[in-house]
Amino acid sequence: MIKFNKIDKKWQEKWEKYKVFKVKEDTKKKKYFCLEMFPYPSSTSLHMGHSRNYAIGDVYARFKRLKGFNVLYPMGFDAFGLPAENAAIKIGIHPKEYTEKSVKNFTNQLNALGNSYDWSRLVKTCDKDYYRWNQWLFLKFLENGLVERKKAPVNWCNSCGTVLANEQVEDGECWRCHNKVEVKALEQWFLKITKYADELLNDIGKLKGWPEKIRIMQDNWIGRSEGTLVDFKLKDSKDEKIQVFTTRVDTLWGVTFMVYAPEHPRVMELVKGTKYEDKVKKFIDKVVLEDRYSRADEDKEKEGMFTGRYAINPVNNEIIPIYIANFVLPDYGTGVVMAVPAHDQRDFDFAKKYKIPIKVVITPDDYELDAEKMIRAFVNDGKIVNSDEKFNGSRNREAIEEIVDYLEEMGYGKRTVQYKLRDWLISRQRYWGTPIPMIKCEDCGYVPVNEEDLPIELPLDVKFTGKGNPLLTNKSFIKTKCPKCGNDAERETDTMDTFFDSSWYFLRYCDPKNKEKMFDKRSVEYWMPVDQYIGGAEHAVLHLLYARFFVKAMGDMGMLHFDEPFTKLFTQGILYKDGAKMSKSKGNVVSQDEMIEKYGVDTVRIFLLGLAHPSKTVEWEEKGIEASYRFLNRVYNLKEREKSENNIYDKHLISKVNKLIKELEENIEKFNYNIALIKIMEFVNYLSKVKRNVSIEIYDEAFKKFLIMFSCFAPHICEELYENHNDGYISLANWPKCDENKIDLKLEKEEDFISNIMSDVNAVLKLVKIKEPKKLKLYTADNWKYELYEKFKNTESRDFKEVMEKVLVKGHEKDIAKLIPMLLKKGVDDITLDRKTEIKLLKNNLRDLEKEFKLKIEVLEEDNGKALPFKPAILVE
RNA sequence: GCGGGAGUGCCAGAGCGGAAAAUGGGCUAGGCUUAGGACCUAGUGACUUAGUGUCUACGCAGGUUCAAAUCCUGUCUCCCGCACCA
Repeated sequence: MIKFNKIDKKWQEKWEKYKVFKVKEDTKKKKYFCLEMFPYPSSTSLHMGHSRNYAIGDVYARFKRLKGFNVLYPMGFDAFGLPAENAAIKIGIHPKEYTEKSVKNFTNQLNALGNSYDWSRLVKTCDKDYYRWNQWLFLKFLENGLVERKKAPVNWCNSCGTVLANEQVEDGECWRCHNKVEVKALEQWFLKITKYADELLNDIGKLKGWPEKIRIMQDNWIGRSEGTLVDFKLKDSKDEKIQVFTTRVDTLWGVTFMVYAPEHPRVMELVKGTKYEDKVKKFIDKVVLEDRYSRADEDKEKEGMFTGRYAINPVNNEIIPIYIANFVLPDYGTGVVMAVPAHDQRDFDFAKKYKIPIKVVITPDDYELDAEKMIRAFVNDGKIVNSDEKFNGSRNREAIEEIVDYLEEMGYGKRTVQYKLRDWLISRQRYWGTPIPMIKCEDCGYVPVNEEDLPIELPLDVKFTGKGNPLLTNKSFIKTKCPKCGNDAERETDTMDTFFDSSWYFLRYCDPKNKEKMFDKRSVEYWMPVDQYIGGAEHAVLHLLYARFFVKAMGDMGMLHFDEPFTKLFTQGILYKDGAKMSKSKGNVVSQDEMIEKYGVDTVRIFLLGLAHPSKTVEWEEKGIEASYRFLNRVYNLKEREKSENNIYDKHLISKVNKLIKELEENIEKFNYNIALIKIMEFVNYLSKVKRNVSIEIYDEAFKKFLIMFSCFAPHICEELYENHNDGYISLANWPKCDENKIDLKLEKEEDFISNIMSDVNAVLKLVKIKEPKKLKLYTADNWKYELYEKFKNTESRDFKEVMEKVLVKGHEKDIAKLIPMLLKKGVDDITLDRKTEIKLLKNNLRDLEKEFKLKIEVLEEDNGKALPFKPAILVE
């Protein structure tokens, strides 16, 4: 067995030294942008899960390169983020240092994978040359009305005096001091992604190259629903109104109470000065502050309380009590709902608990609903009852439109569209991120930094105490002048969510070193959009939605010429071990380094890609890697040409190669790498089998073509084997052309046929071993089908007749093979067949059998003076 | 609850309307080898045998078809997203 490590190194060094994968715009060539989601660098070792992901992309990039595309395949690092900052707090290492180390570590490991990245285009989001464009873009968004400042809740740890990210909250407690986390409202920066809600939703239809699943997830995430805003009057007030959102106006007459989300700003106003004030306040504290983390739990008991106030239903003037309750979301709809206990399960549960009346307004066709006896809400469709005369008796679904028309006419409400999508909160009260380029002036309010002053560099001199935002510890950073009035002012210390960084990094790859601009428009026009994006499904909504939003917003600002960033998306499956996702925190990782050292990179790549379809979740099993290793050894040994004895398999081999080209093209294109590898293995098995029976030129040609194709999967070994016979890199070779005319299906079928004969002969010989020797003969000739048919069409045996019918009608050659032993059994001794080449096989095979069964088998080659076809016979005595 | 996907041999995993079912692995037997590894050959659903003979299979139950693992309906189990969205 050969150790491949030396070969791996040799080629990785060459690729790097001669910049083999460096690309530039070339209008003469068709471009292909193949992109993997860039990683967050960490100091740990890559594990096999990572290796699999990156191998998936590399195979694709290599494939497209061989196919003649100008392939942009870059790599970079999503280098800002919380873990670096946590490390600073925990072990006292500066985030910059931590990140640099991690980047170096990841770079080495990615290189060890042999991926064909154009490293000259490396992008790191923590470089000021990168994040200055975050800031610049932020200002552009601001100019275009896409930035907004408003209050939003944050996780707050009182003892640390700091804001916590969701990841820093463990079971509702602070990750450091384990104090109960509270919720606090802070003024923060938002991007108005909701402006694009409709466009983002509609254009999902354009994403034909995306997995259905991801598209559905985005669809649900945006969550458009059409409904109606209905105005209820607030009792005991001067014309104050309460607006609710509903999709079920057909149940409007069944409303028996109303519910506010506890944290709704208006709640306190409602109870102000009443005896309910204190109780309500307490309840709000309990629900909002303590239960924030269990609020999403559906099984949670519905809790609420009466506010002492009432509302008036506009359609029937009924007076209904107003409650607050934990099941109403403050940020969906208007934060208030009209409750129809008879026809909504949540409302029903709540009404039962607090003894609120239930009023049936929709009834099923086949029985009467009795509000007293109901044990759950009736949520199906039916007939309207107990409502306005105009609508009683109508089908509820069909009546909705009319009811809305009626409400609009009467001025009680209006049609509206709601989205679940929220504006994007980009403020982070953290250090390791892009400073938001705003200045707070006492007189002028928030003022944007002047463009010329960019970048606002993140200062390195800060203290990591774990309390508050570290940026607050650098006074000289904070202190500045107002760009508007020139007075003393303070810088914003919030930094940007790192999803901001990753929402446009693919654009920077097109022109990564540009100092003047975010990117050169022509470069982006050449390379974008990304043709194939590859990454994890966990980014289905956030990253993938934000990136789409950025592209649309930038397009509207005239910066881009396309409106969707990723034409095709591939989401890879997860690698499991011991039933859990491979991850450091679970302690079930298999290190990449270790495996590469033991078997070589190509082995690792082949093994990981051959396991199953790349989109599937698979369980890691080390056993199989040995097989991949053996396989590569076999490939390696194919370079030793043996003296060719004859060339009877030339035609076959040519046919096989062409078939392989076609199969690989189809399968790699569709990411069916596992199938492609199987085809490759079959071919290798075949090649080693017929090696001695093909002419050298044909063999070399076939092997070369094979190597080029196989280099997608095993680039190092293929480079090495290619080097002996060719100039240049196999990585830059041309994918062989498939000559369909050379694919000879008949030859293929014949091969099946031969192998069948062989097993038949085996079977016969087995029989012969036990029984008395019998004299048998097998002849070959060209028109076997008809000869056989002619010979047996008049026999009495039904078996023969049936099979022969089939043969002539459907051409099942296999049946002929099946026939032979039967014929032999019946004492037939001259069967004519049409192959010449199989004789070799038969001969070889028979030698073994001869030995095995101690039989004397003779193969007669009757030459007849002519060369071929000859008429051999098997003689078993 | 909603949405998506999957259930095939000892295992992983192909096939997705026409013969037990690719390819690996594992296992069995034989060859090669000082031995081990590697490599080569054959076998591997069950029952049998003189036999290419019989039976049974693609979660379970029905249906369409000359023909179904493959299409349809119902059902069970598992995985993965989202989730009190009015």
